[in-house]
Amino acid sequence: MVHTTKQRLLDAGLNMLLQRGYNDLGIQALLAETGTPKGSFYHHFSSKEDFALEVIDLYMTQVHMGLDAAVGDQTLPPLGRVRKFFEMTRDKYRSDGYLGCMLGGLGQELSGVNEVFRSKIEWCFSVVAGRLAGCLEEARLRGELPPETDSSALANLILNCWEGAALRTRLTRDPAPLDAILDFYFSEVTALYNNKVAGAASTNGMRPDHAKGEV
Amino acid sequence: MVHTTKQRLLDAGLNMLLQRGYNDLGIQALLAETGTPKGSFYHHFSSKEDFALEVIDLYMTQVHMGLDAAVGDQTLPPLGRVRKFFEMTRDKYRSDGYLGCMLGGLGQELSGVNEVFRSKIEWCFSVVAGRLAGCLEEARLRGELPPETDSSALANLILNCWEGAALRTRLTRDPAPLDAILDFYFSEVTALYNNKVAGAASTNGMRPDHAKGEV
DNA sequence: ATATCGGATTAGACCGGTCGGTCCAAGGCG
DNA sequence: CGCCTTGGACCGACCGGTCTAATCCGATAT
Repeated sequence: MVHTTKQRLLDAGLNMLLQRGYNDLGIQALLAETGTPKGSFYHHFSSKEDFALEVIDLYMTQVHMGLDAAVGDQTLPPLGRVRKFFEMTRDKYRSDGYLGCMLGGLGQELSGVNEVFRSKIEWCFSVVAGRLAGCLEEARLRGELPPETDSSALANLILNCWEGAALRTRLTRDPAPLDAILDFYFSEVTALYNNKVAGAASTNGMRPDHAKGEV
Repeated sequence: MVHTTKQRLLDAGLNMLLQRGYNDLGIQALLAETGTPKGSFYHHFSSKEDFALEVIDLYMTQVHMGLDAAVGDQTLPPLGRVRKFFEMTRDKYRSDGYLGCMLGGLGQELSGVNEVFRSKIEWCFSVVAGRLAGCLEEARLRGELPPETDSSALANLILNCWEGAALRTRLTRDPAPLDAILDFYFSEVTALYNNKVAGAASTNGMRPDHAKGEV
């Protein structure tokens, strides 16, 4: 088969880049791990950087599969699909030993110095946020989110918070920060929104519209 | 003076570790940047790792100065002090060129592989969260936060979200993700809480207590 | 005021090891 | 046969770290 060796390298890269990051991962270690001679590596990839970029592509196809399964689940209300996506992601983290998100890891490590990785990883995040925003927009139109909600901004907000929780999870090897985020956004805040909607008629204004002054 | 050279190395390390991370920062580059011979470096530090750990200590003293200025500001209500801390941090990020948080960067890069850094950085986060939790607890006792609030959990939640926003800021070189977090937590959510408190008598239960089932 | 002494610091040549990458000959297989 | 792929020796550069001689500089003695 043409791509067994290449696939084997990419699969190993997925795990090794997640654990060790980019600069700490030597080509030799990757070759030893997979039992591949160096000639094969440089036959399939033009450089270490090219390799890592392809690993990111592979990572993203998996993320998209997760999004397909969650965002496309018509049996759930829109907000439920978003929550499902993050729960699936949390379960994936568990199977990796709670090492967090590879995009977050590589983004932190490389984006201060390497423009190619910086823009690619930022693009990945914006794509994911875009798909989540679609779900949120559907929720908004159904009246399950305040009508003035900026779906795209909210999707990015949640995704960013998730990445922060993923970092903390990597530091503690514990899923608690992930669950805290899920609980907060999809239980507490949602309840507060519902509360607001329910009591809307009995209060003065409508929108929180960035209540100024007091914190 | 005894510590001019050492201080110069640590100061440069603060910037260079933030930008390049740990593994991409060579000793030689640090020495060239500061005009220091190698003998001096290894006179003051036992290894590169020791050096980086001392840089983290330096970073933390700066963070504590920020906390002192914000958390200790008695002219502000407790929640205002927390917000002030993050605003000050955001301003510091700006002066660094929006490269995010060094602890987040090193944490992501190293915690998959190096136990010393992993535990040290996690400890740093827990310390910061602890000081913020003190402020939140004061707010709770004053009735500015729901009485059932877990101050420590909330402090960690906000801090984690902040770190996620800092990553995104590093990726985009833009402060917008930071401002989004501040707006959300200290304007929107606060408004929702106030809304709830105001309308509490007119609704059924009290606590959102993790409303199950629906998202 | 000056000489001298001794630990702290500087200076940089040097080390073995590993890095990412090159090259080409030897398989494997249609 | 011809071509994609493997195998691995080999390369210069650079890595973190060691070592020793030179130098600085305040304390002390005279």
